[in-house]
Amino acid sequence: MATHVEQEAGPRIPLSRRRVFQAAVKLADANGIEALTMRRLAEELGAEAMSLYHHVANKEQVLDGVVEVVAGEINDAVDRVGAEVAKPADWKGVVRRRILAAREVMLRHKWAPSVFESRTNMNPEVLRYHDQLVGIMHAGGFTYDQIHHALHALGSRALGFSQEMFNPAPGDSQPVPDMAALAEQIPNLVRMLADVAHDDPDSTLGWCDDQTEFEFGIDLLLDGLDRLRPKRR
Amino acid sequence: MATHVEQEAGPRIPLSRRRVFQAAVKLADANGIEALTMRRLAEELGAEAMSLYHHVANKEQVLDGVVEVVAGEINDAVDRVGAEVAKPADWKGVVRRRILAAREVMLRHKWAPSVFESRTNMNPEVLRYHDQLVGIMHAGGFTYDQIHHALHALGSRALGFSQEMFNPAPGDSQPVPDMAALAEQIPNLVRMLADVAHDDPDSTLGWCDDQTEFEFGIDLLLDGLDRLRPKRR
DNA sequence: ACCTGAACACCGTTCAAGT
DNA sequence: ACCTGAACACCGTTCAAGT
Repeated sequence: MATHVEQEAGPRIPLSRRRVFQAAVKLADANGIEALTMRRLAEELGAEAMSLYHHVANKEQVLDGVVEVVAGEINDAVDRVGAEVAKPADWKGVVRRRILAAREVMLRHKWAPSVFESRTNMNPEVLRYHDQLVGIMHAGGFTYDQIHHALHALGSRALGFSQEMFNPAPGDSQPVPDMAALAEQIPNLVRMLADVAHDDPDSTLGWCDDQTEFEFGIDLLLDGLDRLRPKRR
Repeated sequence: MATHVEQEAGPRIPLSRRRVFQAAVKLADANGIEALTMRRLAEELGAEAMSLYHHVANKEQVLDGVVEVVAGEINDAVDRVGAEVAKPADWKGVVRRRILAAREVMLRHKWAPSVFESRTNMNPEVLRYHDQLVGIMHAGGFTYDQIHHALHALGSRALGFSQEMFNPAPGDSQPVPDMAALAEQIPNLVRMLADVAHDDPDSTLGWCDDQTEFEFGIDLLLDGLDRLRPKRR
């Protein structure tokens, strides 16, 4: 299960900020974000924990770097989607495809959303992503004021993720709920879930942030925004 | 600056889960969530860290309890708003007022959103809040299936908060950006912010999750949902 | 210039012992 | 039954020293 990369025989590659950040992403991918400690990160790189401090000031900068790497992947992915808005009405399709492309990157780094949300400073790659979003919406005919509101309204969904309020962690087994007692305390939720389960037998009580729900959410927002868009007549 | 409550002369009140949770909220309110450690929490209660483990299994349970206390306050606040839907079309106003009431509670506990999002298990008080939301929307004429989608789409906004992607922390001073260099790399964002600043000179580069943006976001969602609502004819 | 060993000040948590 | 002191296994980080 260990992801420790065995030291190759050849001359050892010197550390660098970039190598530190990439190793951090790899470590989080393999063992989860809680495994990303300075000591384990150094081990992964075949160095001592204290050596990292020659390349980053502290752990916060490692997390900043991790966001930069992932946001960089997102920018690569959306670059492949493109940003051309042939006619204003096309804005929505372009934005939608880009957001879903960003989401695919996020799904490869399931720990990333919590790290993105923990950052309080601006990240150049994240800014670049939003800059293009602004450009696309402006080509769609929105005023900058509307775009500003739109970015707030989309929030993290613009980057392809939405923190779910009920999201049982992969590992922890919830105690099996006593349905009779639940029905008394949260009758409406129980009715709703019974109904949803009836329509879709595969869905579970611990409902997940699945693709359908994510798309429903962005469409609700994008459609709502489209209605506000000043249309040339 | 210390919030340590001096020991009263009288007989000391025994610890209890409830007292532990309430002290935890008080500690986070006063000194931020990073100050909430088992050792400092015990100190606040005039006990040793290890005494806490007679009432909670671990720190995770303390955080669960903290969410329960805050969600309890939210439930008290929305109870004062009420839940009556006189006619179906009223659903939106009722939900809107309840969400804004929840938001007021959250603003009193600015550290709370991150704790809410860190919980992976269901919390009885949070469930009770959502249960009533389901009831109100059903009275508004929505199908349970639609309500299910709606809860996903609202996400944390239902509870009165939205994690902002750009949210400079109160303490950390961002380096002053070099406007000329920025204009080259993120021209659209720079234009947008110049425009927004022109319309509203009080707004700053580090834009905050202010009331206007929050209301814009929920109205976009609630209006969008209202359009999907099956209307009796 | 780049790396490291030992140490420091903190965590959450366990354990055996106190009343 | 309830609380505690000492200890353990971890953190992030500092410092003085090595090459």
